[in-house]
Amino acid sequence: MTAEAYALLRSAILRGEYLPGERLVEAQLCERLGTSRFNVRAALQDLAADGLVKVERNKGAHVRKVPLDEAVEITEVRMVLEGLVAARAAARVSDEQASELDEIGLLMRRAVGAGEFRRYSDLNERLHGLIRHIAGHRTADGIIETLRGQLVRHQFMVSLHPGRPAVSLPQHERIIAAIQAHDPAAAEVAMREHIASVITALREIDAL
Amino acid sequence: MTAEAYALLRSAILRGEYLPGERLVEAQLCERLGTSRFNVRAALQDLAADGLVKVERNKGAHVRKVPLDEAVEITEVRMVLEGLVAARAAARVSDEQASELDEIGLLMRRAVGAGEFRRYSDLNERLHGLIRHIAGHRTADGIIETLRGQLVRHQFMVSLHPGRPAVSLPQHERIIAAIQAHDPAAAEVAMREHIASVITALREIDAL
DNA sequence: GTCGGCCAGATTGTTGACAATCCAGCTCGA
DNA sequence: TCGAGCTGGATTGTCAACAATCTGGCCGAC
Repeated sequence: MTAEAYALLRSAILRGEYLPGERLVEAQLCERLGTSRFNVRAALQDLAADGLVKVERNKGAHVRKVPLDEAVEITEVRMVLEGLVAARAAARVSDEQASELDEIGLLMRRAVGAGEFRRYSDLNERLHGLIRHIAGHRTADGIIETLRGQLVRHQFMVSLHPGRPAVSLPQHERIIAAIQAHDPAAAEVAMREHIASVITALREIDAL
Repeated sequence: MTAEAYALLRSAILRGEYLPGERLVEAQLCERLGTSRFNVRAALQDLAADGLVKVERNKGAHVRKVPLDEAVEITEVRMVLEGLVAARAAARVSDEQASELDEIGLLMRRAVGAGEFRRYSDLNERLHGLIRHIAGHRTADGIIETLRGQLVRHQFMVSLHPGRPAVSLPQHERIIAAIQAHDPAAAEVAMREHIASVITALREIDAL
């Protein structure tokens, strides 16, 4: 029951039904989630550990607001972690996985060509997920997943940034090529360059 | 009160009063910590988020056991994160901080020369802490701190490994030099090499 | 003898009530 | 008018009792 409350509340926050800074009142959540305060509190505790909400003693919980500075920090951490993961994926990739990467690359080029940005964004997520799966680095994977949760809003803005695919598509292609070539160093560099450009995009979007 | 219980229990685990795998029974902890089950449970929840304790539903909590594979993964993550932090420290270090680094380097050489390994180990911690302070990267810092907690036992073994100072002292000197030279790339490389050698040491110790 | 099922004690999960705290709006005096 | 202090309602913090679940040992059938 408490895991259920956690999952419900988490997805509600991630899909934006509660805005950053919004207060999360336990009694209201009890009704919303159809459960007791005990479970609600446990869920809030867990979400605080994920960095999605902040609880202040005697003052309750609210959705955590991630300022630009911190979004950049988080993405810097993601940059080095995904670099590590990409390098390890290059060292471990199987032939079957290599062709799966090829397929995603192909679909990405098609999606960008057809202007299907939503589809491209999904493929982006799928590519990064597959690379993490190939790497099989559970520690890095868990941290990356946690950090991604904290950035849903910002990520969303980046993926809708006009001209973004033109920058990121060739980067994705380089990452795929390096992994297929079993070249860890090249894969790490390509991944880091890719995510470094996300940081640039974050800053540009915020300046608007 | 709950924060107090958390702090007490955390330090008890870190100083090895509870061994990996040992069961943590709520009622016993209530006596040990002089508080109610409510607070004990909250503390266990928080420690689980830190990765120090694992709680299984209806089966209670025990001190988490970190196998070698995972210790290596954790140290790999630390390698790239501390690399990031070292690079940033090189970009931001002030003159005053640079001379503080110098002082630590000097004390380290003295400690190794005098065979004071415990003192060297403390200085090691102080050096890494100062570099993180100079970098001012709160996101990376928090993650590194969490990971360090999970490895206390392994770290301890590494620092007592004979011949370890002979390997790590010159590495520390290179890190200090690169930061003082305001050379982020060199600082990152030096830090990564240093922590890569910790991974080697971890594996050697486990093979005994 | 041993294997499966079952029982009792131990342990954790959950609840509802109560205590402590915070906060917004009000009162009142200067 | 303005600010200090107060008060009542809303919200969170804590507890102790009860329910659910697990664990290890016992018993009987084979």
